[in-house]
Amino acid sequence: MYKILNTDGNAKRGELTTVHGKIQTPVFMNVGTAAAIKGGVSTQDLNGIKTQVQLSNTYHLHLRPGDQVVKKMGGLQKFMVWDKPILTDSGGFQVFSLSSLRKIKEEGVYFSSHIDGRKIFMGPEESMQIQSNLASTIAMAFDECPSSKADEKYVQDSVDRTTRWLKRCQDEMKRLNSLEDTINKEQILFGINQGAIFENIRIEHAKQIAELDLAGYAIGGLAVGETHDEMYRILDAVIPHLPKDKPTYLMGVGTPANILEGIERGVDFFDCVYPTRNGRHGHLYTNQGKINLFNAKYELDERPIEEGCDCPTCKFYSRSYIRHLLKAKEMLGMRLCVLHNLYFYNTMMEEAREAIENNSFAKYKKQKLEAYI
RNA sequence: GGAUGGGUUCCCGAGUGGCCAAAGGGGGCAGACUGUAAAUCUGUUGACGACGUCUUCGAAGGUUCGAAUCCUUCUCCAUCCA
Repeated sequence: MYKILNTDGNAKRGELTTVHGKIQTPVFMNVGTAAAIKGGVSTQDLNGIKTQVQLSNTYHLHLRPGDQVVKKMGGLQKFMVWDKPILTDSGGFQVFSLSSLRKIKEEGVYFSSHIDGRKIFMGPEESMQIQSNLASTIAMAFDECPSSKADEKYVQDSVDRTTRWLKRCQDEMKRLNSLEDTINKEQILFGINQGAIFENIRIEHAKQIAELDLAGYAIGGLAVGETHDEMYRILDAVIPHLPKDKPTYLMGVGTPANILEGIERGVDFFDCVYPTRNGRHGHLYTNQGKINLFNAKYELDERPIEEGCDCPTCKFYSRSYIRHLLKAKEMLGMRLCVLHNLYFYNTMMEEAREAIENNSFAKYKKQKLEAYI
C-alpha cells in the first residue's frame, strides 16, 4: 500500500495507495473539520489548488450533522462531493482542546457537547464506529494528547492507556470492516505516538505500537506549547523507532518551517489549521514571508498577494482589493485568502517532493526558509 | 414667536463638582493563533521634550481651592405648539 519512491537523506518521497486513490507524499492535508474548509471553499475549488487529501473530524461530525446522517447520505465523500482521500481525526485531540468539558476514564472520555452542552461519551469503539459511518479513507486511532506541561507520571499513565485504546481501535476496525453494511470496508487505521516531550516514553511507545502492523504511524501531541527545538528533538528521537515501510504523520503541524523540518526527518503526512485560519485572519504566506493584509501599508498595493503565484486569487486580485474585502468583512475576502494559503502549502509540498526526487531537498529547504526565519 | 429636550474625545454614546484625558460600543492601528468551540482573542487609540507637562467635553464669560458637570448670555440641532 505504501511505497517509498526515493529518499534524500532521511527525507522520503512516498506513495500511499488507498481505495480512494494514490496519495503522493510528503503531503499536506487540507483541514475541513466539519466537512468543509472554512472560509467558503468548496470541494470543487480544491481541485484547482492541488489538494490531495482532506481532513475532517469525528467529534464535530458526530455532533453535527451526526455520523448516522452522513452514513445514510452515503458517506463523507458522497456527502461532500469529493472523490479523493479523506482522513478523519479520531476526536482524541478534542479531549485536549476542550479540556474544560471532559473527564477521562479507562473506557473512554466523557465530553460535554460544545454545541448544546449535552453529555456524550466517546471511547475507542465509539470513535471507530463513527469513523466507519463517515467512511473516511484513513481513520485515526482514539488517543489522548497530554499537555506538553504534564508531569512524567501523568504522561506515562496516559500513554499506556492510549496504547490499550489503540489495540481496541484495531480490533473494532477489523470487526467494522467485515460488516455487510459498512460503506468503506477497506478503511485503514493510523496509530498515534504520544509521550509529550519525554524521549524515553516516546521511544518506548513507538516500539510498542510499531509491533501492531498499522497502516501508518502518527506523531501526536506536538506543537501544543513546547518549543520548536523540543519538537525537533522528539522527532529525531521517535522517527527511527517507527516502521520504515509505513507512512509517518506529524499531526497538527505546522508552519512552513515546521513542515520542512519534518520532511527532512522523514515525515510523510502533515495537517494544520494555519493556512485556513491565518487566511481568514488576513495573514498570507508568500516566499518573502508572512504578510498581514490588514496592515495599512497594503491599502494602495496593486500587487497580488504574491507576484508570479498561479493560485486562483493571485491571478486576478490585488492586495488592496483583498484588504478592502477583509476589512469590510465580505466573505469573498476570507475565501480568496484561504485559497491562496492552501495553494501555497500544497505547492510547497509539490516542490518538496520534486526536490527529494532530485536529491536537492536540503538546498530547497534552505532557500524556502530564508523568508521564515 | 412659544415650549421642551439636547450639543462629550474619529463616530455613536455614558458621565451631573474632585477618584476624568473622560465608561462602553463602533471604527482605526498593531499583535496572537500549530490533529479548528477560533469570520476568534489580545493590546492600543488627544498631544508632547511621556512615572511629568500641555490642550480637550458647542462658544464666551462667571461661581469655586477645584467645572464635561453649577450660573449667565450667545449659538446650533431635534421634537411639539402657534
